[in-house]
Amino acid sequence: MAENLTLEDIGRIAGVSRSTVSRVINHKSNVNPEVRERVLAVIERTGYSPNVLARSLVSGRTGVIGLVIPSRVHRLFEDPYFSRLIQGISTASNAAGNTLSLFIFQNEEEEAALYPRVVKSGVLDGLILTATRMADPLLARMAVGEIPLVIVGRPDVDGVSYVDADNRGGAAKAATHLADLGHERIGFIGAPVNTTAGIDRLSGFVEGLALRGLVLHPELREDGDYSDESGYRAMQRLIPKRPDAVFAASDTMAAGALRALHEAGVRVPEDIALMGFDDLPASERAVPPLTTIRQPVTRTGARAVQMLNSLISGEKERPLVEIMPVELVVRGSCGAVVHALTASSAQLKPSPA
Amino acid sequence: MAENLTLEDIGRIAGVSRSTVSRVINHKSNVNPEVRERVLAVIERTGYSPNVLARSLVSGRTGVIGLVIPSRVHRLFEDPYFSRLIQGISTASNAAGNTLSLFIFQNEEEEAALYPRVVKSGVLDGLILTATRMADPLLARMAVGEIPLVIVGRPDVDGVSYVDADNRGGAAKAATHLADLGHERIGFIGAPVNTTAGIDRLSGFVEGLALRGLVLHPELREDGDYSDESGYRAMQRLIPKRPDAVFAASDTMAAGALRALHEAGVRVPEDIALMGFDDLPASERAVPPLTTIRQPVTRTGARAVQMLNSLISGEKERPLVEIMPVELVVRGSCGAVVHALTASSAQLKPSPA
DNA sequence: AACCTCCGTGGGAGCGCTCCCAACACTACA
DNA sequence: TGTAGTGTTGGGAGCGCTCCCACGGAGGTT
Repeated sequence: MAENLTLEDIGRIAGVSRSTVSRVINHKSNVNPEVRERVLAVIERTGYSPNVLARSLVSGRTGVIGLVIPSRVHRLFEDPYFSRLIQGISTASNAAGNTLSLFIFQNEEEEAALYPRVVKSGVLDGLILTATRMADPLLARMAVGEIPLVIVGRPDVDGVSYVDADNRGGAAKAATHLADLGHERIGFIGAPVNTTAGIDRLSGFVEGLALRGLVLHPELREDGDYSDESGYRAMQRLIPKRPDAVFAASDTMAAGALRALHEAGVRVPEDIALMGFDDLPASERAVPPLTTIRQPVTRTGARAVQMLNSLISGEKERPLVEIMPVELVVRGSCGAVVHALTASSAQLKPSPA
Repeated sequence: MAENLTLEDIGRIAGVSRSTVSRVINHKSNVNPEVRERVLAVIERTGYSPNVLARSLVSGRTGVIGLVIPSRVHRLFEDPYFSRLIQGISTASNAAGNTLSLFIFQNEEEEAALYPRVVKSGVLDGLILTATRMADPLLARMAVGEIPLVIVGRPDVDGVSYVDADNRGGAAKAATHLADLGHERIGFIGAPVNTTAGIDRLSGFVEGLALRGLVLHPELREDGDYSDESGYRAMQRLIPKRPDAVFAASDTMAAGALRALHEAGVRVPEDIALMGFDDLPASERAVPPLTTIRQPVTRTGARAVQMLNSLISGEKERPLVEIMPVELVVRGSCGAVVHALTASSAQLKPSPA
């Protein structure tokens, strides 16, 4: 019912001025408690809520943050990673009182249009950018500093704030885990090396192997593009080379690899061990359940929002950097003994110990 | 470099007034072509772009539309359906010049906060609501008509605009397809009946069976909640009842069902036929590839945006309704003969025909 | 030559808010 | 009694834009 009430209207009804109502709404201290109550009552009764636009026009803040997903992701969108990231960022935005605007682009023109349309026009307080690639023109365009910016995933330039998972550390964990299980011919299905995540997971993996005195044989290295299909094909090429273990740099690629293994009649983990990276929900349900490196996607998104807000409020100087810890999740696909009790196996016979 | 230019500034530089610059920007006709060129040149040179906030304040339009995903989805978010829907809506928004704001809620309080914070405050031109349930309080709150509204999925109340997939027709197609393949004991893994999609897929399925003189035996009906896990458990309960075919009301549940079948050593399609609904990307890669009903998720999202915009501009009277057609996609999981050649089976021996 | 019309243009008003300063009442101290 | 504080309040200005009305000059008509 209450259609277009203004501060002035509320003031008139409550018998005070526009200014006083404004003070009440913005929790300023210098208002007579009695008057405050009266105004609050009127606001409650009328269902008034302030016009955000007008407020933003004068304050210069809109409370809106943008999440940009570049065009190159659009094929990869089936990767649940992005669903989870979006969810984490959305939740954190709500909690922080921000409104989240989503920019998913189909092509470079749309990316180019973003800048004048929303960045320069003043609707956004800040921007979160994901899935940037090396020498990303989008990143170059955004990083000129007119607007606070946080990247999810390590960018290839300096001076920009970012949150990233510990890709190197995680890949190293995968390598040492596999090596400690006694594997020696360990293969690798990599992520694109025009992304820093691809580079970091490769170099971390090689470092991990080196810690155990192993090397990555060039013939055992295949590169994928994060897709299920690319993991499938990479594994098909790997099978004739007879690796005794394979680390796929993403769970989605590991799922494809598993498919190739099944089709070829190669048993997992008896004939070959398989590991992934990400810990997607589906990986737990794979047959056999996938051993993987879990990265805290939701928390990463939340952290990005926090960083962005501290940049916006100016309480922190840029650039901010944070590396989120990852964790080894041992399941059935690499043959390690698992002591966990799953829900369905809860009523086991007492152990022989 | 050009920081906070205003219309006034551009006017001063170009030697005209604020008003004239405004006319140029808004493509009004009554401007001297020569002057127009001069102004355009200044705008180009300075990199000016209008302050959207100020414009919205007076015009009453922001160009922002909201997409609301209620809290009950939050566990189901791994269902790629939502990724694709979001993508479709985002793409259509970009094309239409809208900015998309995303509201993913974790609980009812967040849902309740939406209304005063963004709907009443005037930032949104319109709203798209997904995954509503029966007697949804969120829908009730939004449908009071203060703001244009489009629902994705048939709502259980009248007078609201919506786009929906042809759930009844699709489920009926699944039933007749299975029946025409000679199956008679056809089981059903349903979606929640507190959603209209759940109801429509059930009733459509029953109707389809009836067309072939079959009925859905109560013992062959199990209900799931769209999750992989629920499909898995439903199928476990179904196996002892020995159906010769099962239709799962979503591909995600079908994937769970397939897992249960594999574990139980029941062969698909030799021992049992299985069908899904949605046609997710992963369904094509399932073993065996899943026969399913494809719904045009991306196009549905795009249509929702179009409908919303015609509601916003007032060119259409509400309520608008559109049912998107669905299509039977025959793959390997139901034993129908498939004549398609996949990439890997391209070099087959000539068929014995 | 006086009149009207029309086009292109400039500037006032106002969208709903916040910020700032002045005004007011009232108390406290000299 | 005068002066300086203190707490509370009201109203002007202005954020950058669009809308509307008025104004001046060119062109046409009587």
